[in-house]
Amino acid sequence: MIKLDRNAVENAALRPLIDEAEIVRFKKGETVIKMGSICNYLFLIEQGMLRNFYYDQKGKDITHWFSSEGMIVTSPPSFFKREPSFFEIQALEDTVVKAISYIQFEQALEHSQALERFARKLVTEVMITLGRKVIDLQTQSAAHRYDALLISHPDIFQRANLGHIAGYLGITQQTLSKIRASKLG
Amino acid sequence: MIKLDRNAVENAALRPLIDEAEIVRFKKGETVIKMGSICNYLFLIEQGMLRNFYYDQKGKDITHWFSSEGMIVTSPPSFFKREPSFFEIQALEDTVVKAISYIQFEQALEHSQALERFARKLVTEVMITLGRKVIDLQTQSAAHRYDALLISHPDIFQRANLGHIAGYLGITQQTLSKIRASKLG
DNA sequence: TTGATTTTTTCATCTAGGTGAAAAGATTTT
DNA sequence: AAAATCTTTTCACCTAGATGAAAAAATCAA
Repeated sequence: MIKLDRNAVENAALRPLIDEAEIVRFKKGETVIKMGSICNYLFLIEQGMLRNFYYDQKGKDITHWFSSEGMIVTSPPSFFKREPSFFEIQALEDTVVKAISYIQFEQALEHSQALERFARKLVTEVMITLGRKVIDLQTQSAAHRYDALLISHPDIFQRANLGHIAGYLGITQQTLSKIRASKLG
Repeated sequence: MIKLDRNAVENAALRPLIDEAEIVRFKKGETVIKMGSICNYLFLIEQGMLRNFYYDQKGKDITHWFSSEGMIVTSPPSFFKREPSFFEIQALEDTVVKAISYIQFEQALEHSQALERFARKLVTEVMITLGRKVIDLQTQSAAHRYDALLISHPDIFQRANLGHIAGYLGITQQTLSKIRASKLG
C-alpha cells in the first residue's frame, strides 16, 4: 500500500509501535483479512508479498493493491472506520509481518504528536497516489499502464500472476495477454 | 474535495485556523490556481463552487473534483508536497472562500495535536473516497456512475455544465449526452 | 433583438478492450 | 511420470464508449 523508506522505519516516533507489534506469519495463498470481517491491524511487511483485492458485482476477483517488504498495508476503510471490510488481503508468498493492532495504533497516536504527524503524512502520500491512479485509469491506455508498471515495479511480474496484475491494471487477463504478445514481435 | 460537517467546522481545534484565514472572492470563470504554480492554500468554501481539473496528453480538460459550500479544497500534491500543480482550480460560480495558507496550516498543526489529529482524519476520508473512485471507474458502467452522481450530488447538475460532469464521470460529453437521452423515453 | 459565443445533442463511424470457449503450458500432487 | 490443477495464451465475436463533424439549443453581449 505505502512504502516506508529507511527514514520512516527509523523514525523515532514509530519505533515503539513497531517494537511492540506482534510478528505473524502467513503461508502462500493464505487469507490475511477476510471480506466482511473488521480489519484490526496495520501490517508492516518484513518479508513476502500481499495483495488487497475485492469481488466486483459479477464476483470477479480484482486486485486493488500489491504490497511487499517495507510497506504498510491494511484494509483502509475497515481499519480506519471500523467497518466490515470489502477488501480481502491474501498472501502471494510465504510472508512475515509485524501486526500493529488498532488499539496500539490509537493509543500510540494519542500519546505522541510526532507519530500523529507521521501518520498524517503517510496517509497524505496514499491519498496522492490514489489520486494519480484515478487519473491514470482515466487517461492512459492499458498498454501504457502495463509499460509503466513494468518500469516502476518490475518485481511484481516475478511475484504475482498475470491474472492478479491484469486486475490491478484495470483490464482482463486476456487483454493483458494480448498486450504482452504485441510487445514480442 | 472533502466536506466538513457541522461538527468539523465547530471543532475547537480548527476554529483558530479558520478565524485567521483570509476571505477571498472569485468571479465566475476565474482561475483560482493555475497549472504550474504552487498551491499555497487550503480553501474552505463559504459560498459558491470550484472545480479541480487537469489537461490530459491531448490537452483535453478533465474535471477531477467538484467542491461547494462547506468543503475544503486544494491541489493536494502541490499543497502538501510543495511542488508545481498539475491541477487547475476554477470558480464555476461567484465564490467566497476562506484561504488558509500553508504556513498558517503548518504552524497550527505543530502547536495543536488535536488539529494534527483532525487533519489526519480528514485526509483519511479523502483517501478512502479516492479508493472508492478507483473501484467505481473499474467496475461500474458510465450510465451507472451517472445515476449515482445524480442521486449523491443532484446540485452539481444545476451548477456545472455537462462537459465538466462528463470529465468527472470519466467519459466524453457526447457519451454523457447519449446516456441522458436514453433516460428520457 | 440580433449577432456571437457557448453548451448540448445528434449522427456515422471506429476501436480498445470485454466475453466465452478452448488450447497450450506450467506447476503440483500422488 | 501420470493425473490433476492452475496459469497463460489464442481466437472469434461483441460492445461500451471514443472520435469528429455538424446541427440545434441556450446564453451572453452590444
